[in-house]
Amino acid sequence: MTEETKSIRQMCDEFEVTPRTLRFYEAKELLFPIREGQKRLFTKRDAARLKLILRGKRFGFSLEQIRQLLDMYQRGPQQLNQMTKTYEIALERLADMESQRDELNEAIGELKAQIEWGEQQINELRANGPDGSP
Amino acid sequence: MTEETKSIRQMCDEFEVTPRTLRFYEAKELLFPIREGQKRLFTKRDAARLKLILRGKRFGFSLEQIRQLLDMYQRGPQQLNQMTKTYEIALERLADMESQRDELNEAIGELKAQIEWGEQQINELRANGPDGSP
DNA sequence: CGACACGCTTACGTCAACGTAAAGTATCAC
DNA sequence: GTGATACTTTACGTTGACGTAAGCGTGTCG
Repeated sequence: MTEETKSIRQMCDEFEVTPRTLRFYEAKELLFPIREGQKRLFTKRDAARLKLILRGKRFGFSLEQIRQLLDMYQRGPQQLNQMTKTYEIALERLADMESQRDELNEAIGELKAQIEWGEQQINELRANGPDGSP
Repeated sequence: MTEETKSIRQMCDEFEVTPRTLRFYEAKELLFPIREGQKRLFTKRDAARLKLILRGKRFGFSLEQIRQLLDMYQRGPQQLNQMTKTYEIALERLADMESQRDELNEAIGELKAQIEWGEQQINELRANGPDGSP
């Protein structure tokens, strides 16, 4: 029967992370597995959060930033104050991301040029003979 | 007279780095300032390298990777092997950066949606009265 | 019964890229 | 000569995101 929860090992296999990582994320309050005795049981909610965490990491967010973003998703309409604050964080982050993207695009362009130069050099070396004779 | 070398302070001011950073880069063999007694004198070559280092950092290269890339520039046409290897590193890095950019764009879209949702929530909260009455 | 697999906690180790503090030297201004 | 300034070296500290090892509990297979 398809249980509603997963063991730590199942999670690790599914998301390609180590147990240490999952425990670490729990300690950092990114995940909240329930306990059956000692053992952790990860719910679908945990799985969903982990997915977002891993994506966030690929974007270059710190775990702390990710935690804040996750709060935005999860915390129902409770504190207008909290929410507005979090909203602002998200806006800032968005600006960061956009400028980061622009920089990245610029960098990609430069790197491409650089690589082409490298190709030139390599080709010239090849043309002049691999023995190094001019 | 325009000297050919710069003091560590001049370099720091020009590139907005700390002395510690320059000494660190020297220790890592990224820079090779000459010595006048105790003091470091940075040549134009050092300045050029530092510029490339800082750009490399923006690209997300590690210092070690940057060192290898710098070798590509500097080590005249000597080792085709080395060069080809470095070239491959750059290509990989480019692929990384491009996929990162794509993911980033996707994430930006999602985050925007999320933010709009947040605005909705906030507005509803405001409409229902800031005193928390439904 | 013993061995092994799986999980847990506690806690020290690691790596990159510097920061920071302590202590010494050399030069210039007064 | 005495600060003040600018530079040096040596060496330990920091941060983030885990790795890794030690030691213990529980279950289960043969």
